[in-house]
Amino acid sequence: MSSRADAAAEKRLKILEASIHVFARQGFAAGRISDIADQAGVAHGLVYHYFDSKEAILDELFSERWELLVTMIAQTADEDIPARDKLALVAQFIVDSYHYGPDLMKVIIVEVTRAVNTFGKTHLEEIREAYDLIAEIVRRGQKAGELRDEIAADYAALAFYGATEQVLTGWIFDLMPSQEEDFDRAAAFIVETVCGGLGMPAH
Amino acid sequence: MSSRADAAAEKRLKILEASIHVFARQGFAAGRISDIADQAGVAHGLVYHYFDSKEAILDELFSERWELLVTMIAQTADEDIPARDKLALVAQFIVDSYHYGPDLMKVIIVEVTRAVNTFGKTHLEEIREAYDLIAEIVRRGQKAGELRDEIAADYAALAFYGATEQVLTGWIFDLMPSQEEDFDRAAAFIVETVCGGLGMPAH
Amino acid sequence: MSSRADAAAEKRLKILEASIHVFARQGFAAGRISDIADQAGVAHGLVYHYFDSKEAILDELFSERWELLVTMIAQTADEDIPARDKLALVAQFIVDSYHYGPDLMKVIIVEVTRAVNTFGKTHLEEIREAYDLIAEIVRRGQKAGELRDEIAADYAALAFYGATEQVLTGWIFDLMPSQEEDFDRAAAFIVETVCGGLGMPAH
Amino acid sequence: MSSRADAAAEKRLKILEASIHVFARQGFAAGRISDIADQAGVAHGLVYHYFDSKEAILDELFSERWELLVTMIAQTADEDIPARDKLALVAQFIVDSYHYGPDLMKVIIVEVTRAVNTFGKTHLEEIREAYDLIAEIVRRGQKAGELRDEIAADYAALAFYGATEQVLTGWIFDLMPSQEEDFDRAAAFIVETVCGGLGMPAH
DNA sequence: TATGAATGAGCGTTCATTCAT
DNA sequence: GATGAATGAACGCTCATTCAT
Repeated sequence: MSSRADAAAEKRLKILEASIHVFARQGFAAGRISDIADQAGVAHGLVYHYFDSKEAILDELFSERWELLVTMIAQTADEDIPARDKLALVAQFIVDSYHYGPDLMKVIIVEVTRAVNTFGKTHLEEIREAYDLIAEIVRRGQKAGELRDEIAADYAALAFYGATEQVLTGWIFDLMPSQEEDFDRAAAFIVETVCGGLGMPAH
Repeated sequence: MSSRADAAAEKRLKILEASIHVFARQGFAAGRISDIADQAGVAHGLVYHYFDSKEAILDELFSERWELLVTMIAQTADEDIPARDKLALVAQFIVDSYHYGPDLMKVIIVEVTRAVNTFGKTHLEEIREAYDLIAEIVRRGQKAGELRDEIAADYAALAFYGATEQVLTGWIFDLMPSQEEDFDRAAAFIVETVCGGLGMPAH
Repeated sequence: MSSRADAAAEKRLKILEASIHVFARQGFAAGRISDIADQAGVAHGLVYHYFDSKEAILDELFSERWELLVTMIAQTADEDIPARDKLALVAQFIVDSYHYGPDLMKVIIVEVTRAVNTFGKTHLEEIREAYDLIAEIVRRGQKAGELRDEIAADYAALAFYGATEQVLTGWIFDLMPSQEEDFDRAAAFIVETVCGGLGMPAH
Repeated sequence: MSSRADAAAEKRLKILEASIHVFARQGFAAGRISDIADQAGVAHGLVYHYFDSKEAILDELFSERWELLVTMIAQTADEDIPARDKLALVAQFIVDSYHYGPDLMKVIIVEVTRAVNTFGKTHLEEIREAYDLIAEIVRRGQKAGELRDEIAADYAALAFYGATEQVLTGWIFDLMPSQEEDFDRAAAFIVETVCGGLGMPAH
């Protein structure tokens, strides 16, 4: 009984994976449903059995992953560690997300996070939530006296997230080397760059 | 004699301005040539009298503006002022660019700078040039002992540019307030955030 | 099982037949895809399900038919009959082709065989093959002493084919009557005209 | 006074010559008015000062030349020489026409004489006139006992003209060599081929 | 579930022609 | 006469989506 259900779920997953690949390589606009179906090894009609539309696939791709990020940031924010360590964990999480699944992160960044006229608009609340949680980390760090409060927390959050995403963009555009060692150093660099400035200057 | 040439050049400009408006509001993909023509008050055929294709319009829009940025960064890099001031000038220039022409900057950021599968690829070298020049500013600052050299200059440049662009994105997405005062503070915040970390920590 | 495949193949044929009709009546350039679709009773999108482009339809129309002609000439060339009879068979085949499917032959002659700047160029090798085979028939006839060898075989082939095609053109242009009896006499006239000259003059 | 008129006439001629070149190389459909204007070294608007339309140019190109041919055939028909010599003169005239102006003859053959759906239809009467005159030559030859009358004169005319035009087509398609010597032999071959058959067989 | 034939809205682009200067 | 900016009809092609089987 469940073998059929399993087989079905498997196909659904295959379509999702194929979509990641196709959207990463061709972009959402140029990626055809038939490309996805080919890549997944199914008839293109079947895609519509599992998803309502091409957009719905991207929606699911984004939301599923982004929720992980939001959850992770929320949990990290609540931990009892210095703000700087929290940001380091967030940066590392994002870098790792790219490291272990560059195509999906590419799709999320290129097709959603920055697509103000299309999907960004749809997922604005989810995106905002992540920014807000990062700002919350900053705010708590400021309240705890760990971070300077001259800088508005929301600007700081934007800067932190922007710096991180731009490093990923550097890899995506192949403007920056992306060897193992680069993934290892990246998060540290980002935090060092941003937090050095956010951290209280020693006298 | 020149009245006809002037009138022609004027129409060309109108088309360019209409394109900025249309691409900013609808995005490049959804922005129709007929929308541009309507907005410019000309027949759609005229668009093809002045431009080879829809892509060529975006290309020109981007390149013309980006060249200004690159030139500005190059000149700034050569000035005899502290690295931190140089970065402040660059950030301010970008913020001002958005302030005085948000639609064009929106188009550049959303449709080119981050569009790895489409126009970003085409303009990669121009984009890289800007990053390289920023990295050069950082490198000179490090050599002069103004900036810490624990952080690789190219990462720092990426972080700086990313932070700046993300603030613009915040405005574009309407996630951040964009009153006069916000434009005034933004560049200072960005530099304060990023350079605090790059600057030598005081003992 | 095959009912669906059959229905599909049937539609494909309908499109092909509609194309013959449309191209014959309006010409290739003026024949619209939508005309073909209308004529075939399908949506115009379906045409692109079966064919890559408007050109591809004409290509298939031509090649399929022309191959029959080439095969026929080749077989005839190898038969053990007088050269004059071979040419008579070829002329008759061409005349019959027109008789039983004037639209397709019209398309082939008007849009391909004589279209040096467009399709003729594409199908030059196929066209040349037919001429060469006719020349081969002449050459063998000359070698066998059946035909005079004062006339170069390739000129003779060209003249023979040209005379034949021109008769078809006369019908196409409605410059010549095309009743049943005319189809019956045509091939004989052509061969009589051309071969009288090629045949050894009696002393 | 007439210098201005001369200059104007000169431009008109340049446009006509440019049209021959452009239509020969690109075909009528693909040959743009702007190509013609460029080639002639004038603004494309000027073309419409001298001609009503693109079609009108081709019309004039064809009619002017074709009239020469018709006049020549008519005169030849009336001469007091054997029918075979008349046909030889006609064939030679056509071959020479190509020899000394291949582009114009290419345009006439490819774009008019064989274009049943477009210009051929327009110039049908002119075309028919030429065929009729050739048929008249044959008819007189038959009446004079010089040519066999088993073959209907109109078929013979078509065959003769078709054979001749096909040789030109062979040159146009570059299927046949077109050196000086080939032009010298061609007409003789054609007449030898066709008239051998039309001429009374020797006993 | 699964297939792929069928649909049709939608848009970029071309280019002959016009006409103000 | 001459220019070339301006117009707009026209059409090939793409592809997301539907649905009969």
